Amino acid sequence: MNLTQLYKKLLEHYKPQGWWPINGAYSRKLNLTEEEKFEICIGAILTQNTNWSNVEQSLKSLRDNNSLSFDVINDLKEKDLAPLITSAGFFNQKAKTIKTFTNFLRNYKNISEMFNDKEIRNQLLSLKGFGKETVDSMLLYAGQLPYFVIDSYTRRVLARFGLCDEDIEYTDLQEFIVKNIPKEVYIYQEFHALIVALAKDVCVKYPDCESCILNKNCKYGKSILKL
DNA sequence: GGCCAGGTGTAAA
DNA sequence: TTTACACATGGC
Repeated sequence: MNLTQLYKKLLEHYKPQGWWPINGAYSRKLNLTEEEKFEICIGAILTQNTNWSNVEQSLKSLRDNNSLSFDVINDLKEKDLAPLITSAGFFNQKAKTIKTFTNFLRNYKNISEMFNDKEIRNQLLSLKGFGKETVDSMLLYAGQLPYFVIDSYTRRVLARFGLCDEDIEYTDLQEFIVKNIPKEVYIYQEFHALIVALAKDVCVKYPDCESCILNKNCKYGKSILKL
């Protein structure tokens, strides 16, 4: 069982996931508009340590208040932005991070130009509130650039399949994955989403799985994929 | 009521 | 370098 085999099994079983959700719908788009890229970036910040349904509520709140755009958020005060995103949790912190993002965006003509910056990953990582997962999510799903996203699910799932240690460093796991699957944006996007799909599926189907998604003794994931 | 969710920054050992 | 903790809402 190597990474490519796991990817193919997941794709066969769960079908393409079409991340990132745009306007609440899961659909893969090849040509994203500036507005859609912006929404994905905001979603990447909002989803920090929070489940997606809470993020969707905040995105809806922003949309309902006609505030899901660079121009509006750029003019909003942090204290006026926070109430619009409460349901995502950590709203004060995230309001600050979102304002940091729009301030940073002023350095560019638009988001597409920002993603053309060869140093964009390091630039974003230098901003407060922007860790590796948030930045790579923006680069992969909004920028459509080949940066593999590592999250807690990725570590846990790959560890259960014996492909890495549970406590592996972000950079080390990213390097391992990138070395072992084709360097294609589509595959990076799908593989990451499929890993999350497996974790959630197992958790829902087998709630007796010690309440921990793919806990150490979980054999359900492997049985679902007939491995 | 308790646990967890597609993390990050900071401080102290 | 590792560990602990603050940040906070919503679903089950």
